[in-house]
Amino acid sequence: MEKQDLSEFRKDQILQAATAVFARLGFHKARMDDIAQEAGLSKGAVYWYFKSKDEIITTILDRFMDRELENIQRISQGDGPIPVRLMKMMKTLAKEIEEISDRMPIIYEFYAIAAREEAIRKTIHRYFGKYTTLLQELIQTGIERGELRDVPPHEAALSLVAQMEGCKLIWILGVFDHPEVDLEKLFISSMNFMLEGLILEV
Amino acid sequence: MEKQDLSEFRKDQILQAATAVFARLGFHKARMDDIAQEAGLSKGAVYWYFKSKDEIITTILDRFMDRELENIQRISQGDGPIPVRLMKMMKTLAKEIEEISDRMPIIYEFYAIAAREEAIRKTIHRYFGKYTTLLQELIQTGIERGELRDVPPHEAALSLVAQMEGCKLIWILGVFDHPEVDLEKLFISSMNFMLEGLILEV
Amino acid sequence: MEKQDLSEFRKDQILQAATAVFARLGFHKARMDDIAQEAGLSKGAVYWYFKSKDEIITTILDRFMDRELENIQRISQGDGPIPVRLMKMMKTLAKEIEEISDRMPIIYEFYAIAAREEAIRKTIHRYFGKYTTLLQELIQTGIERGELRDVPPHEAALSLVAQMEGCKLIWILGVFDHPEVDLEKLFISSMNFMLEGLILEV
Amino acid sequence: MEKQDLSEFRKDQILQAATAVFARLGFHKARMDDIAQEAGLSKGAVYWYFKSKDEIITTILDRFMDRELENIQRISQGDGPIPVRLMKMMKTLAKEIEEISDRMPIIYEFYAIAAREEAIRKTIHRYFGKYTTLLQELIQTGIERGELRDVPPHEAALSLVAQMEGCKLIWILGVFDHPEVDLEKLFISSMNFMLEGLILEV
DNA sequence: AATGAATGAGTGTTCATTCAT
DNA sequence: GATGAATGAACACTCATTCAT
Repeated sequence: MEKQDLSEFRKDQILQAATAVFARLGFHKARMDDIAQEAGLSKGAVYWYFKSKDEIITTILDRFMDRELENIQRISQGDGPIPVRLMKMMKTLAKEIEEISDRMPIIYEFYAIAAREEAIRKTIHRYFGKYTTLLQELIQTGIERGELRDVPPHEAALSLVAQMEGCKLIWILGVFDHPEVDLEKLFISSMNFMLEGLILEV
Repeated sequence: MEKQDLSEFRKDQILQAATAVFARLGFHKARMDDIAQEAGLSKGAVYWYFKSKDEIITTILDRFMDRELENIQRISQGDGPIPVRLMKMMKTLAKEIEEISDRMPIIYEFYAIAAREEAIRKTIHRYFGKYTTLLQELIQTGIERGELRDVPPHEAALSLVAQMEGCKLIWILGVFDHPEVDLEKLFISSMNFMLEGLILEV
Repeated sequence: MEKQDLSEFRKDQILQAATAVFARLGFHKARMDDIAQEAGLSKGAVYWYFKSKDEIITTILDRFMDRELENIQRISQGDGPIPVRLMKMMKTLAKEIEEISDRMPIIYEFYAIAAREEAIRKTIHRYFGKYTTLLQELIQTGIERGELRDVPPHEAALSLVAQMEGCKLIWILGVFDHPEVDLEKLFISSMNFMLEGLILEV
Repeated sequence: MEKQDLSEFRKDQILQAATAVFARLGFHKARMDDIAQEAGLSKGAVYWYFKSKDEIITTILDRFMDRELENIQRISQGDGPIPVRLMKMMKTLAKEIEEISDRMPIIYEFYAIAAREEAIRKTIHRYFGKYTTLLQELIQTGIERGELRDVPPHEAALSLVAQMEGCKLIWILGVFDHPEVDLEKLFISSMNFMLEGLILEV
């Protein structure tokens, strides 16, 4: 393996191990020793590739957010009517999130830290910003195409982002005790309500 | 002051101080000394009233959730049409949340811990459970009164809870850079979308 | 009750409680709270009668040693032949020690501290000094009466003291696993050996 | 130095330092910092080799007892008449004990703890058990050879153990104020009395 | 590159002691 | 006399980080 490749390989190895340990123990209780052990490396090796525990955490967040954005970008492509595309997005997203469900809880550690850590906050803002912009464009298109009502696109996008974040939250917390409710159903029904409204049409 | 009263007073004093310190520094970085100092007491006094840092954290969550539930219960009372009442709820809730905005970030610490701590998780589940039930009843009523479409009440309630949690989340994270968007607007517009739908009526 | 009497009563009450707690937990692990609780008093009350934990410890040792010396003095009285009186002493002593067996282990805490604490050491020296003197006198008498060989009385006394202390030690430590061996037997057989010697008389 | 060797070397280094500190200050007053400093290491290094203060204490006792037993075993070898060999033992033992006199007081800390700590008690029992057995065998041999009276060997062994423990105790406590009395004299004269008896032969 | 021994600052918790009531 | 709330010094132990090899 090339030098560069090995370095990248090791970093991934460590990041993956760290993510697993963080998910299991939380940022604070997870020791560098735990991470090293999980990665099958020595503590010194971990420090060879990352300056500090914080750098590992920051890097995990960065990569996580990058991946999420790529996912959304990818699955928001398409050419059907906007409402249909939004519904499709929900389905795909749900599947992808469910696949990494065991690593999801650490996202709330990031949110918790965000209030105090500029770097973390920046990354999160960037993520939500792009996320919102993307949805806003979809909505704008939908309005222009006459597929959606003439709503303020930014507000609508924010509401959609909020809706999805909320769904993820209560799903991860395992809030609902109806086992038949999985994340996809939650996403779908939520999007349905958003699209069609609850109020009786007169 | 009576013995009992003093004890309650001190506990409140400590809890309030701890909440402030936790919001500022996070659970981990907050030292018992910080809490004691913020409360104007000695560390020993803090330990006279609470067995451990964990007990303080747990108690804060318990009381916080109790208060939130009381709030929601209170402001969900009323007798206008359900959609109107829901909109009113949003306004009142937004105001109340904005008042305690500085203490809100710690809620994500709780969510982060919930994955690992049974006790924390239980409290959070109880909170969301009651919250959902309450909204579900409102929706049920709305349907019966012919004010809302005939949607599955539980699913609708979950979506509403998710919507509101999501709004709180992105608001606390300071996600949107449009300063004119406050929590109330976010709540209101989200509820509007939920109620009326995005899709063009044919 | 008279003022003076109450004070003495309380002191005894505390000392007794402290002794029990110390025997159970050791000097260090025993907290003033434990002592107070065992005495059925408040911590403040304990401090009303004793300046400090150390004073309690010191006082316990003082009284313990006084009592032991009184015992020995009393049971060394008599008028039979010295060997007989020594054997009788062993029996009585054994009985008395067995009665307070649960409180005996703390004596080794005292011995352990003695190396570092002048006050404790003094008390212990005084105790052993009187103890030795008393035995020395008995032995002297025995020699003069022609009941014992013409041995150096001081050395013999020291050996007897050592013998008895050693018996107490291995008995308290529960060293021997022959359950039929109680302290009395140990004392008796030891004294027998001392008196008659192991070596075959030619 | 090999890895294994360094580890053993460090452990010895720490144990030796700890023993010195414990002898000076007692188990409780001795801080881990003191031990680290005495060993010329950092506190972290001490914890690298020992899990806890307790483990250090336990290990010290184990090694101490092992060494004592080896000593006794070694010096009980020989082929003269048993009484002579016993006297020789006393002399050698006295010399060896006097060499480590500064570390002896901690033995009473162990005895004090033994009442409460299973592990400590076990080690002490094992020590006294082997000690007694060894003496018992000597005595048995002595009886068979016609060098000692026909006494119950186990009882006699216990008495001898008690005698020696008692001598050590009063010597360590510095009980006697006759400076000409050293441990050897005490051992010798005690053994003499045991062997020859105090009572006048008729 | 990688190891793991070594460092030492940091902190939750305990508890003897004090003191207002 | 007695209470128990309050104090604060003390300490065992942890763990991120460093560095010699």
